[in-house]
Parts: sequence; structure tokens; C-alpha cells
Amino acid sequence: MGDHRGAPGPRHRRSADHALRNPPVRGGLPDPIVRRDGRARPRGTRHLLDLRTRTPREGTRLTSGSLPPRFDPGAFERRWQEAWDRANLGRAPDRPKGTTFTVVLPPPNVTGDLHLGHILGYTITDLLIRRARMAGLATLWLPGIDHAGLATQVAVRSYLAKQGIRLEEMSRGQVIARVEDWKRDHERRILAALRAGGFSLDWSRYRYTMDPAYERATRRAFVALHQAGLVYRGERFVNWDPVLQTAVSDLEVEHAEEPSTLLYLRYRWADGSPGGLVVATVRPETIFGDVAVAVHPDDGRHATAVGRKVRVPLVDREVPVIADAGVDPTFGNGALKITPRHDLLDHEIFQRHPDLPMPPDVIDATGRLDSDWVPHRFRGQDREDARKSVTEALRSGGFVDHEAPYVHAVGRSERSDAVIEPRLSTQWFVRMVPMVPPVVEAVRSGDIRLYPGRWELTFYRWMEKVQDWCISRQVAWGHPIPVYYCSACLHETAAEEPPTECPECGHTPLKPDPDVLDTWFSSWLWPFATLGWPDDTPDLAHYFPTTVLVTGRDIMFFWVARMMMSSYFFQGRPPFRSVLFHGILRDEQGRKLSKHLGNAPDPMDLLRQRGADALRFAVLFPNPVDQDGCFSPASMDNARNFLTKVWNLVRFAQAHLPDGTDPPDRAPALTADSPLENRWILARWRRTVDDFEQAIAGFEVTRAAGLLHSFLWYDFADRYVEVSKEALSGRRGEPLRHETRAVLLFTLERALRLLHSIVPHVTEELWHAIPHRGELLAHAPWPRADEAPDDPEAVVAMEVVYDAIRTLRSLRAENRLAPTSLPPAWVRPSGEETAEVLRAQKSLVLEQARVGALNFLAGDAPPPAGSAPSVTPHGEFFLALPSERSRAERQALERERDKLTGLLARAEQRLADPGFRHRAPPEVLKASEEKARDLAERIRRIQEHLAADAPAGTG
RNA sequence: GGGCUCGUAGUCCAGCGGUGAAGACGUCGCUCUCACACAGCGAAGACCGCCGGUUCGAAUCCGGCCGAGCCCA
Repeated sequence: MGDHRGAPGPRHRRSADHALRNPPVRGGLPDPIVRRDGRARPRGTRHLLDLRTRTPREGTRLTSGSLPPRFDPGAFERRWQEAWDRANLGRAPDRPKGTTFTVVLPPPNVTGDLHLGHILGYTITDLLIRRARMAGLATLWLPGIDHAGLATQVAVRSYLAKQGIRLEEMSRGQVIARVEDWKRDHERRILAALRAGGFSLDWSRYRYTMDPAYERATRRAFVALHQAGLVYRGERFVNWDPVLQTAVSDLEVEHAEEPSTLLYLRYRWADGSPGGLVVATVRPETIFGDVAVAVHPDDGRHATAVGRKVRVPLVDREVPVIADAGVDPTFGNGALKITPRHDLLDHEIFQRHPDLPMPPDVIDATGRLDSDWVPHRFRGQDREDARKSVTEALRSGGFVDHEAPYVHAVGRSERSDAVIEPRLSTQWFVRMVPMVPPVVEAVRSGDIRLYPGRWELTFYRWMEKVQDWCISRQVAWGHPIPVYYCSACLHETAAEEPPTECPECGHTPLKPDPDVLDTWFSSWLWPFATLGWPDDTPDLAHYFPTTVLVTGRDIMFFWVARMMMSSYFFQGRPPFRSVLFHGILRDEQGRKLSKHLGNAPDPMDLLRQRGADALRFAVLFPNPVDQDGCFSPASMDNARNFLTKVWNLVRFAQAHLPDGTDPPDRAPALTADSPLENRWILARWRRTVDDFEQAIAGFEVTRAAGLLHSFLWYDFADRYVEVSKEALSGRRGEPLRHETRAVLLFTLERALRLLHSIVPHVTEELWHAIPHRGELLAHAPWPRADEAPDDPEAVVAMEVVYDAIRTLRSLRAENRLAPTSLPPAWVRPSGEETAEVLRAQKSLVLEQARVGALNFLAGDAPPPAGSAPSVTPHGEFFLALPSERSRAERQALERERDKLTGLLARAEQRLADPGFRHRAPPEVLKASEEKARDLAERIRRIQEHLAADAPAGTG
């Protein structure tokens, strides 16, 4: 690989060879919009899924090193991905020296394709990873995929169902073969998307939750927990999915309010006396499994009923009325039918009354009524149908006292949407409670930090009431539970490798457990199993604990919390130092992006049409990633516009940097003669780096992106580039031209380095178009703030200058002066400092405000005749007008006066308050007084100007 | 039932005790000025959800209400 290290330089890039290897994007059509004709272009017609991909104009890309005016991601993204691959960019060192920076990729499920939420998480991570790598840390970003047991089997199941194939009718082996086909297909697509996104992962360490080594880690974990008594098998109530016919964990059940009917059923007295006990239920179909009716012991209404017997409707079976404190006397009539096999609470009550008989299941694993206790006519009916027919039978039998609409929480299976059936069954569980304390302590003490911090509260709450975790699943796709049963002595053996004989009695062969493990039972080992655990590998020693986990907060409990538990149990250490939770992306109407709603753009389409960089920038900015942000066509346009801006900045620089310009190894040394703009842009750059680093330290990635956006666009492009054109032209002398070129190049090159962490391809392409040192931007050193000097004076002075420029430009526009005219202007500065700055930077104001002269008025000089005034905090400005004052100008003055009057009123009110004068800090008081004086003075001057030509008035 | 988050211009969103409430999209003028019309310059547009409280001072802190969403049972 060594001989291919060199990245393609500009020469390589321009070769026709490359143009051929990167043909125009598929489906590209010529752009029908006339580009240079602003008038013909329809306004506001932009679409996210704009399929009119631009065909690169022949010739533009291949001509003499100059970049076309717009960038075409299709022309270079692939090429740089390949260059990074050749340079082994993502490859982490085997023997790292110094600080390491490790992230494990939350492994995408092979269930389906990547969605925008993945792209968001990966973009954030790649930002952190590229930055760490450029900063010289030993950086590992470990990729992988998750077999996603149940979820994938369900996906395959519905895929097959569309072809009329029923998964239930296939053998276990056939199911696995089908799912493996599916997995291969989706793995390929996921990996293609990860590459297309430009994510700098270490592919040499790629892992899959079902590769043999990972399976071994999963078995080791199970056996170790089994030995520790933290994994056990038992008959307990579980959430049963009757469609998929498997148990699922509490987390896989989604609760929602659903309308139903509450039936008040009359259970007649067994002794034949009139009346009976009225029992309320929403599940009449379970009455066949009743073994008692319970009332609260303190419920006076039913005191005499306790101890008597009632008959279960429709079957006439006699059951006792019992008293139990578990009954909620406020529900229905306060009488509860006890169906111990189909309701958790009923089961608890049942257990406190040992004399009650244990009934059979009256609902089977498929959700149908079945058992000797069920009358023949109802057997085989599905729960929903049975509810209707049983209700009907109860009504016609006169058992329904009354009925009422009722809304109650119904649990549905996350995967099949089937209503969960509480079912007593024998399953494997993990005891969670003993695993909680070190995790809670880690978060409390800050050993693991959650970002944003507000999630801590939610995290603790869940931890406090965590329940045992049901980990066995009755499906084919997953890690087999490594337990083997002896048919002779009934001993169960948990072992990493199948034992040949029963360790208790020597019996052979042993029967393996038929179930598989919950997919999260392998995922919760991800941060260390991927690094080689259970072996004592160098990677584990070097790269664990990992640095940060970046993930959606929807899997906080499924995954993040459980990883912490497993890590403290198996490693005695946290799995990561920080967790960054990002939000869920929504569309413009605030809906979750989902395939089902059809509002989820496929990231691959966006990647192909708009490029990885635009997509990456769009998910980070402008909507904050830590909230449930909105992803809209506008964000994509915004990103594209910004990248075009950066692209053109480089084109500008290219045009002004002569061949042979030195690479910007350090910030240019400024002299006492250096112009304000050069001092200012370097100071602004320094502050931008500082702010960027501060934002990243708190994982505020949207703010970080925004800082670069506003620096490059508003400071660098709108101000610095405009201001420096004069110097770059050479009209202000060669020494200044030389210095300005150096400042321009330094600032732009450094900004590309920071920006590279977010939009790697376009920055890499641009970096190679300007003087630089090194083979790849991806390997360039991370900029440091202290490379450039701070210069607070320059920052303040530039603000004063630009206030003046804005004021004069505004006067021009309001008075509709011709763009070419160069009217003279006057200023009466409000203070000596302002006066000094404006005097020193006069030429800058003349140029940027397009005025012919800037004259300074003494404090008492009258306003120049025939001029438009504007009164600002920095002074009074006047612009010469060709004729009398315009109506627009008068209105602007009046508006300004009214606004200032309002402000003054507020300021005076504050100053009139004795409390304020006594309690406010002196500097605040002083500032307020100055402000009020300043406002009053400016209002006075505006009034003068208005009065000066009031009679004319007509403009 | 318990908990969390969010209500700021037409839209998105920043600010989180003293600001003339920042920015973007959109809107309206002017400009195809030799990096960029996917642009530049200028303009209009917000009593910061409502009601109380704390404070000399509240968009910002506290309480209540109303509205939107999410999580857990």
C-alpha cells in the first residue's frame, strides 16, 4: 500500500482520466434554468428533491486549474474518498502513543437502510474524529453492524409475506438462510452509504454482532452472568407478542391510550339468592380463566360478599369472593375478577391466596381462546373476535349490568404492533438491580457525562425502577442461548462451547436451549467486544474506555444504559467518558421522519443529488442537533449556498495569489503599518478558533458549524474580501499587496482546515487548489487560536467603520442615489475615539460606502445644505443629495425619532426610579445616564433636521 | 397517573438577569460592480404564549394557567 500513499495533486485531479472515472451523476438532466439571468429565474422555486442534477459543463473542469463558478460534488467526492482510503485515513495505529480518541459507531441494524438520523449521528462523530485526528491524537472510529435479531426477522417476514410466503411455515434453517440473504444485501447498502458519506471509519476493525468472535463474546457474557447468578431462568409474566409468538422485553412495548368498552358484568350468587356481584372488565373474553372475584378488604359495599361464592357467567363455574388489598376500590364497582394467567395484578393477588386453583391458559400463544375451561363455541377464536362474541353472549344471557366507553392504556409490540398479551411463561432474565449502583454513581460523579445534561434526570428515574430484563426470544434469528439440558437428570448447563455430556450425570446427548438472545444482549457488549473482549487484546488495552458515544436519545435505555451496566460488570470501568444525545429529525410540520409517512428522504438520494458535504452541513446547521430539529429542503439549499460561497472564496483567492506563493506555514507577521483589515481579520480568526473549540468542548456542534458559517460568510467574504480587493490589486503598493495576500491565504487555508471536519470533500478539493503544505487536508494539523494575534482595538475599530459604512449605504439606498454616483458625505463624530478611527480609516469608508469625500464637522458647525442626515450612536452623518429631501428620507428620520423617543422614555423611567439609583451597580447607572443623554441629543438633532425643511415637506 | 422538553417577526431558530432582542429562510426595493444572482447592498417585519411573583431591573429566575411534543407506567 505504501507506494500509493501520495494523494492526487492538482495535476492528477485535472486529468481526463478522472473525469472519465467520475461520470456525471446518474439521472442528470440539463439545468433548464438560465443561470446568469436573474430576472428570468423564478424566485423561491427550490426543491429538496430537485432531480435536475447539473451536468458539469464540458471544458470548465479541465481548463488550466481554475475552478468552475459552482461546485459539483459528483465530480470529486468519490475521488477524495478513494484518496483517503489509499492513505489509510481511518486506520488507527496498532500501538498508539499518547492520548487516544475512540468512538464506536452505534452499529446500524441490518434491518433496513440508513436514514437521516444515522447521517446526523455520523456527521457529528466524524467532526469529532477528524478534529481529533488532525490534532494529533491516536484516533479510532470503529464501524460495524448489528444483526438486530427480532427486528430483522420481522422485516424479512413481511417481505416474504408480500410474495405469499409464510415465515411460520419454514424450518429454522430456512428462516436463517433467508435472513442471511437479507443481511448481506443490506450490509452492502449500508456500507456503501457510509462510504458515500465520507465518514472516516477504521474499516480494518469492522465488526458484526454475529461474527464468530463476537458470538463468543456474547456466550462468554451469558455464562459469566449465569455463574454470578445474574442470569436466571424462571416462570414469570412476560410481554407476549402473539403475532410473532415470542416474548419481548418491557422496553419493546409501546403504550398508548386506546378507546374500549368497560363491561359491568353480573356474577350471580352461587346459592341462587337474587342479585349478584357486579364486576367491571375490559376483557370479557378472559372470564373463562377466572378463579375468584376480589374486593378490597375495607370496602364496605362488598363486606358481606367476602366468603360467598359467585358463578362465572356463561360457564356457571363457582368461584369464591375474596378480599385483597391489591384491589383498587375506585375502579368499576370495586370488584375485580381474578384471571391469574392473563393479568399481572390478578396473578399477584392469586399468589396471596394459595387455596385458589391454578387455571390453564385460556388464551394460547397465538392469541386464540383455547382450553378445557373455554366453551367449545368460543375455542379457536382470536382475542378480538372472542371479545365481541363473548360480549354478545353475555348481553343476550342478561349478564351485562351496564356498559360504558372507556379509554385505557394498551401495550403494543414495537415490532408487530400486536396488542401485547401478558403471559406466564418460562424465560431467561437478567437481574438488573445489582448492576445499577456503579452506573448511577458514575453519572453522579461525572465519570460519565451526559450531554445535554438534562438527560441525567430521566436517566436516574429509569435506573431507580428498572425491572429484570427478559432476554430470551422464541425466534430463529439471533445468538442461541448457550444452555444445554440433560434429559436424564434435568440439569441445565450454561457453557461457552456445547458440552459433550452432562457434567452432573454424564448423560449424552444434551438438548440445547431452543431460544435465542434478545439482540440487545449482544449490543450491550459493543464497546469492548468490538475491541477483542473476552481476549485481552492490545486494542482493548489501548482504546478502551472509549471517549464519547454519539447516539439518538431514543435508545438511551435500550442500549446506552445497558452498555454502562455491562461495562462496569465485565470491565469494572465505564464504556465511554461522555455520551452525546442528539435529537430526532422532523419534517417542517414537526412530524418524525418516517418511511411510513413518506416524509423521510432517503439519504442515498440526497447524497447522490446534492453531495455528502451539503447533506452533512444541512443536518448540523442551522437547526440545533440536541433538540428534535427540523430537516427541510431549506437546510439543504442553505448548505449548498454556503459551500458555493466557500468555493468562490477560493476562486477569488486563486485569482489573486501568484504562482509560487508560499504555503501558509504561520500567520503573517503584521507591522505597525499594517492596515486595519488585516489586523482585524486575524483577530476575528483567532476568536473564531477559540469559540469553535469552546463549542466542541461542550459538544455544541451546531454552534461550532454556525461559527464557521458566519466567520466565512460575513467576516471573511462580505468584509475582508471586499476591503482587501484594493490592496490585492497592487494599487496600494507591493509591500501591502504581499502582506494582504499572505493574510488572505493564511485565513482561508486555516478556515478550510476547521471546516474540513464538517464538510471534508469540498474542503479537500479546495485546499488542493491553493498553496498548501502536505499531501492531504485530512492530515493537516488542527489550527490553534494562538497562531494569530488578538487585537481588541482592531475589532472595535472595524465595528465603528462598518457602522459608518452601513449608515451611508442606507442613506444612499433610501434616497435612491444612482449606483455610480459618488456624493460627498459629512460626519460629526460623537466622540474623539470615533473621530480618530474614522479619520484613520477614511479611505475604507469612501470605498465601501461609495462616497466621494468624507468631511469632518466641528461640534457647532451647521449641517451642510442639501444633505440627508442620519443620527447614529457614533455620530451624525450627512450625505449630499442632488435635490431636495425625499419623502422616504423624511419618513426614515421620523421612524428613527419615534424609536429613539421610546427608548429614551424607557431609560428615563429607569433613571427616575430611586430604587434603581440606590441598588444598581454604579457602572450600570453611569451607562444608563450616558445612554439617556445620548438619546436625547440625537432626538434633538433629528428634530432640527426635520424642522429645517418642514414647510416643504412634500419631498 | 408520574416526569421531561419546547412556546421569541409569516417560518425556523439564537440569546437564558442590565443588548437599540442576533441570525437564517421568506417578503419588498436597487444592482448581472471583473469570486459568487446558489450573489451583493439596502428596507420592512417581534409589546419574547398568558397571569402572577422575586428583583432597583425579567425574554432570561420562581409559581400557576394555556398550547405543542416526547418519555415512563
